[in-house]
Amino acid sequence: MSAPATTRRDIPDASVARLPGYLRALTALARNGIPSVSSEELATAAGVSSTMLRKDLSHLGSYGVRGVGYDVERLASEITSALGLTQDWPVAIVGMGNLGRALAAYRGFAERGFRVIALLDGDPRVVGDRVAGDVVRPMHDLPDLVVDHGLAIGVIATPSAGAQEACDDLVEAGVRSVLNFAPAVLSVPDGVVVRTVDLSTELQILAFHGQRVAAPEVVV
Amino acid sequence: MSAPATTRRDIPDASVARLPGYLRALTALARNGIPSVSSEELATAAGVSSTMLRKDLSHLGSYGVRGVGYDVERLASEITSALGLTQDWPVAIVGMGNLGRALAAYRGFAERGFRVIALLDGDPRVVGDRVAGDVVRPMHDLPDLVVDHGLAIGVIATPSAGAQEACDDLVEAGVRSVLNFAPAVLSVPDGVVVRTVDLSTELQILAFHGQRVAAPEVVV
DNA sequence: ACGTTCTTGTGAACCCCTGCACAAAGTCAC
DNA sequence: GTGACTTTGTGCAGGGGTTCACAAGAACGT
Repeated sequence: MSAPATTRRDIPDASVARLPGYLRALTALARNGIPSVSSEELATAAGVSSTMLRKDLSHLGSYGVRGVGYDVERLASEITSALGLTQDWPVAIVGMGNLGRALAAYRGFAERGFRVIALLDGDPRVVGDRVAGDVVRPMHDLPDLVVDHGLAIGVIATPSAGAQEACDDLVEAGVRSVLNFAPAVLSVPDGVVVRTVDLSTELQILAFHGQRVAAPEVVV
Repeated sequence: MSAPATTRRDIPDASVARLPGYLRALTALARNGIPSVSSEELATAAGVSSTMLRKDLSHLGSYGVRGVGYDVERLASEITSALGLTQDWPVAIVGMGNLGRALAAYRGFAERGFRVIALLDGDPRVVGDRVAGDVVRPMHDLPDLVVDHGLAIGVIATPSAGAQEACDDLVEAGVRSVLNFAPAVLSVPDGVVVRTVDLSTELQILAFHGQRVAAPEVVV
C-alpha cells in the first residue's frame, strides 16, 4: 500500500454527479434557517431516493446523527469540501457568440464558487469589445491567465468548427478542465477532463422519449 | 401479450443518449461525400469504443455489412427514424433572460430537426418585446400553441424561482417533454419527461476532478 | 471454386450502480 | 435507568451497461 493520500478519493462518479444537487438543496434550507434535515426530506428536495442519498453521503464519511438527521450547515460544508469548492475557481469563457455572451452575463456562477476572470475570442474583430463589463481578450493571453490567476477551467462556447482549436489552446496553456458547449468531440491528452453539454443532443433524447407516447398521426 | 407495437421500444437509455452523437458524426461524413464507414472509424469520430458502437447499433437492427462497414446515408436515416426525427419538432422557449435570448438566436436547432415556434415569458413587461425577430408571447398562449402547432417540447430558461411554475404551465397545456436549464428540481406527473442541464453542476463536477490532480498549494 | 482477410454482430463475463432489508446508534419519555 | 422510537449507515442481492472474445458472413485475389 502506498500513501493514504486524501481520504476522499474513491467516490463513484455517479455519486459525484449528484453532490451538487444535494449542496443546492442544503443551501436553500440554510437560507430558510432550517438547522437540521432528515435523509428523507433532503432526498425529496434533491429528487432522489433516501437510500441513494445516504449511500452517497456515506462515501464522504459519517456526518449524520442516527435518530436525528443531518446538520444542514455541517453537511453543506462537508460536500463543499469534497467537491473542492472551499476556494473560488477561476474560469475563462472562450467564444463570444450568443451563448458566450449569455454565459458571461450569468450571475449564478459566482454564487457557486466560480469566478469568471476572462472572456476570450479567436476572432480579432471581436477582441477588444466590451461584454458584460469586461474587455474581450485574444487567445494568446491564456498562458498568462494560467500563471498569474491560476486559471483552471475553460468554457468553450465557440462554433463547432473552432472548438478543437480553442480546446488545444486551453490545454497548451495548462488548463486541465474543460466544459464544452460546442457539438463536437474534443480530443485531449490524458489528465485533462472534458465535459460536453450539447443542447441539440438533449432535445434529440427528448424527441425519442416523446415519440413513444405521442400519437403517431401528426399533421404537417 | 398485447400488441407488438413498434419494433424499437427496448433501446437502453444509455444507448439512446449516444445516438445523437453517432448521427452528428454520420452527417459530417455525408457532407464530405464519404459513402461508407467502419465501426472503428465511426466510433473514433463519435468518441466511443467500436464495440460499444456496434452494440448500440445492434439495438436498431442489422444495418451493417460484414467485411465492409455501414452505408453512411442508410445508417443516418435509420438513426433519424429511431430518434423520431423524421419530422420537425415544434419547440417553445420560456424565459427571455440572457440564456433564453441566446437560445432563441441559436441556429443549430433547425439543422437538427427542431423548430422554435414561440418565445414566451411570464413577465408582462417582457411580453411584446422583439427577440431574434419574434415577438415574445404571454404564458396563456401555450394551450393554443399545443393545439394549433403541435407544440411538444418546452425549454425552460427562467430563473430558478420561476421554473416550477413555468413547468406547470407547460404540462397543463399538454407539453410532455421539458428541457430545463434552471438549477431546480422539477416535479411533474407521470408521462412527462424532464431533462435538466445545470451549468453550475457541470462546473462543480469539473472542480471535483480538477482538485484531484491540481497541486494543493494555490495562491489566493 | 476456394481460401484468405476483413468487419460485423453477439453470447458471456465483469463491473458499477441501485434498491432492499436490517442492524447500529442515538433521542425522548417516564 | 430502561424501554420505545426514530433515523442513519451498510451488507447483500438484483439489474443494467460495458468490455472481451469469437463465431458468422461478405468481398477479393488466385
